[in-house]
Amino acid sequence: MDNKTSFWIVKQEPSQYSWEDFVKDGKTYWDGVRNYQARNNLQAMKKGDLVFFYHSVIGKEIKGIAKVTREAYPDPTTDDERWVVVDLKPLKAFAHPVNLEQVKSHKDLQEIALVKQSRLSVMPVTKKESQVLLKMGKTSIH
DNA sequence: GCCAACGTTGGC
DNA sequence: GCCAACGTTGGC
Repeated sequence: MDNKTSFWIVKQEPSQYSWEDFVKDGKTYWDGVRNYQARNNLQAMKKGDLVFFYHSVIGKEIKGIAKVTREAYPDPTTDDERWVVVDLKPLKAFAHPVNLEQVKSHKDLQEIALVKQSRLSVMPVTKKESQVLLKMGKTSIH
C-alpha cells in the first residue's frame, strides 16, 4: 500500500456470495452492479486499491479486505454496455469482523458512506475511515 | 422537464 | 414483514 491507494467498500448478501465463497474461489469478478453511482465507483478503482467486503442483511459486518487485480471492463454477465466489473482477490480476513453497530457508534465513522448511503453497493472510504476500520478489525495490511 | 407510480435495497 | 430511502420509468 502506498499513498496512492484508495479504499472502497463492496456489499453483498452472504446468501448470494459470501466472503467464504470469495476466499474459496481465490478471486472473482465483481458483477451484477446495476446502479450508476456504484458503477462509477467501480470505474474509479485502480489496480492495487483495497476493498472492504461487507455482508449485508445477514451478519451486517465487514469480513475482510480484498485487492483490485484488474480495473473495470465490461460485465461478462450482460450484453448491456453500460455495466462493468473489476477483478478482486482476497487479501486478508478480519481477525475481528466489524459490524454495522460498531461502525455507527464510532465517533470517526459518523460520515461513512456505509451508514449515510445504505442502499449503495459500491462506495468510497476515506483514508481516515479505512485506518479506523482496520484497527477495529484488528487487522493490518502488509 | 416534471412528477406520480413503481421497484429495489437493506436496516430494523 | 414493514417501511424509509432512493433510483427508474413513463405519461403528460
